[in-house]
Amino acid sequence: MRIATWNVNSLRVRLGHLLDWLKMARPDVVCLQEIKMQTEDFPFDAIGEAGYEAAVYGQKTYNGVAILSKLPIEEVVQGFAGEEGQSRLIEAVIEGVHVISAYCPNGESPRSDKFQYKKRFYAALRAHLDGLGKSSLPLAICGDFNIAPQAQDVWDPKEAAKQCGFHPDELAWLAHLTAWGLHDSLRLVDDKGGQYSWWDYRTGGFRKNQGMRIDQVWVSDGLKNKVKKAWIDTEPRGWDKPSDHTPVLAEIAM
DNA sequence: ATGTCTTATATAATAAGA
Repeated sequence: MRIATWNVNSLRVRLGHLLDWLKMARPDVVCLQEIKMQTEDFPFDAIGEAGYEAAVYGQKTYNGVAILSKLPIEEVVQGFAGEEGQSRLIEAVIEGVHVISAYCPNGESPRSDKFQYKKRFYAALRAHLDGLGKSSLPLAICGDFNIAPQAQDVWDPKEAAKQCGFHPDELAWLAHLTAWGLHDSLRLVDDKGGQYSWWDYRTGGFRKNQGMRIDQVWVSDGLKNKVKKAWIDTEPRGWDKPSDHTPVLAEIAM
């Protein structure tokens, strides 16, 4: 199963990119974040013509997540206890694998109230996994975590540690989440640093490759030994009018 | 501090979120 995650930063604007990319990359499952539309506005027809079912949890203006799949989607659950009114999580079962698309809060700055929301969200996400069971469960949680796991995942770790995305507090929240029994799929197969999934529009970060690896595919203990490949596809970030994020993929033996 | 992009309101600029 080839599983991908992509924060598209508005599906209305990025539908063309998504359809082009689905043809090129041929993922079986795609977790989307920041679709920024209500569920009823989701382009079910275009996605269906591309060969994918869709489970969607939208919201007006902000946030919004979805799971696309070539394989049948079962047991869809929209949302969880930690969202506080924002559409940030959808889960489903596909070929016996529990798949979660998550859009974790940005946090704005360590002094912001939104930073405390991010903390609560992470604690609730861990509690949610505990509620699902033990990490022997075959599970992949994919999305924009808005935290880079390691210093090698950040172009300027010293500066980033003072802001959102690589702050020491955030690393502790992420560590607590993944202590449930999650593994960063890229790091199971590749220890190379300097690989990013997001580059800031404002600083022209992509041209300078000044980015952060804040999007990940995490797999449970139950899937750890089945990860055959994991990579970041930087190509769509170079297209005209791109999302600020690029797709991240993992190949899981079934 | 700045840079850019997206959405909403509203029909031109601004504000908010990222």
